[in-house]
Amino acid sequence: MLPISLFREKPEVILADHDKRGISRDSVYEVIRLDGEWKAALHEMEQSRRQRNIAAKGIAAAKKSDDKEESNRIMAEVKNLGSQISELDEKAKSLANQRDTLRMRIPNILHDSVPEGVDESENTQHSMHGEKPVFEFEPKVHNELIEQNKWVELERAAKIAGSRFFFLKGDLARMELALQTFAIDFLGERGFTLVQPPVMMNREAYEGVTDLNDFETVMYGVEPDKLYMIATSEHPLTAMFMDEVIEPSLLPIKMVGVSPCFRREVGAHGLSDRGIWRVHQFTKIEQIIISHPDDSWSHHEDLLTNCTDLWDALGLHYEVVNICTGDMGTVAARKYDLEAWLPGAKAYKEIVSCSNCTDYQANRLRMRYRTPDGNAAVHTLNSTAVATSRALVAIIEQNQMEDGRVRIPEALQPLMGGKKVLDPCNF
RNA sequence: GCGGUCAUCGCAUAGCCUGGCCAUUGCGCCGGAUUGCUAAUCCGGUGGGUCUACCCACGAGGGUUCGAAUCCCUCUGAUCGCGCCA
Repeated sequence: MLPISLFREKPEVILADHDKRGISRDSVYEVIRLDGEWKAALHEMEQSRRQRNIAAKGIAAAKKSDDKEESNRIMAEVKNLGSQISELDEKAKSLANQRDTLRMRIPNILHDSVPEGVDESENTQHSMHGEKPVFEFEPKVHNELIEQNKWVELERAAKIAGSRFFFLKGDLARMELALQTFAIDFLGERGFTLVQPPVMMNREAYEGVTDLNDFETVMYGVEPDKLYMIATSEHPLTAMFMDEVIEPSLLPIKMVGVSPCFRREVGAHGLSDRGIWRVHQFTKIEQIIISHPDDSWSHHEDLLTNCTDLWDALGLHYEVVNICTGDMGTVAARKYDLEAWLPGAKAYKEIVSCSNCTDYQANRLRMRYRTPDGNAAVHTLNSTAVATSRALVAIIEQNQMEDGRVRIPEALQPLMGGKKVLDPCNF
């Protein structure tokens, strides 16, 4: 959420951002209009309250000097001031509410470096890593490989839970755990503290971290408790500091989160989404930084470096893309994606998303740090380290052998008892 | 689940019983002054708002009242005891 002061003092910044994104300016003007009306209503109410306070003091003084007449006179005078105040208060609250409901939907201000573009086809390449693997046979797509090796059970999972859920079995399940350990250790060495979060959150905290449309399309609601299953550990780890004033000496706070992630994936269909590429539940290791505003852009680069170093260590070929204005979501000010080469699918596809959300989430969550001139919003950053289901897909497609078995990346071998190749599952 | 106690926006606290002027004090932090050697002492600041005045804020939301941190109700969270489970 953008601070209301920005609408009052520099609306041109927001308007220019809307133009860059190619979205209508109307709601910005509407927020400004509602804010003006709210100010007027608030002022009116404050005047009534002031009258009441003066009267109350008069009564107190009169009672002290035992002047019954005077106190009764004032009491009669302000008898219905109370109902007037609550009316005006309700009006002001309703206006503030309308203003902020609208303001919650206004996206973050993009960083100047974000390339202009209409949709994901206009994202620009940032860098290319590793070498495209060459095969002396026709490489298979991952859903063929997992089926042939019996590493994944989609139909049995559908029977007990629904489509897009899966059982992970045998060596592939073991490699999933190795990936988790590898990523956690890797980031631990770079100063990130491991945190395991709750996997459900209440509505208020959740509204602080996500695009509001996600409540319809992404999150599972848990009834009757009015909770939501987390779509990523970014959400609980960021919201963790809701309503807090953080001592500047504690910044930056660097965490590596590990959790299952739950996504409804409403409207997602298609041949390219078969297998375990797009599923309702997967495990993700996530980097989170809560930072001083002055440092967030350098931390953003650090997060990307951590990702590229980690994925380089796994020996995979991928590219980094710079997300353009039209493809950026509501919350991030700047975003890099890592897209791994899938030789079976013959495409680069998203495996990592690395964002600087600046003060957008912090404003919603009232997460501040202490400064000499009062409290100011912190910046929040997040980046995937490894989403295991997608990492597995990239690994098995890039490391597949002619017989359908898969070489284990060297970095993971020590975590799998020295094993070098994933063997098929026996049932 | 049941019952008791509690909740003061950096942390910790007073005020509540018995409603009324200014929400107290300590620590921490920031700024300044002064003396000077790993620091001490003194002064000021340190919740929010259309920020000298004024209004709001004592977990959240309601109620009583001319007036609520204070009295009443509901909710949330913490904590202790009992129950239940491991």
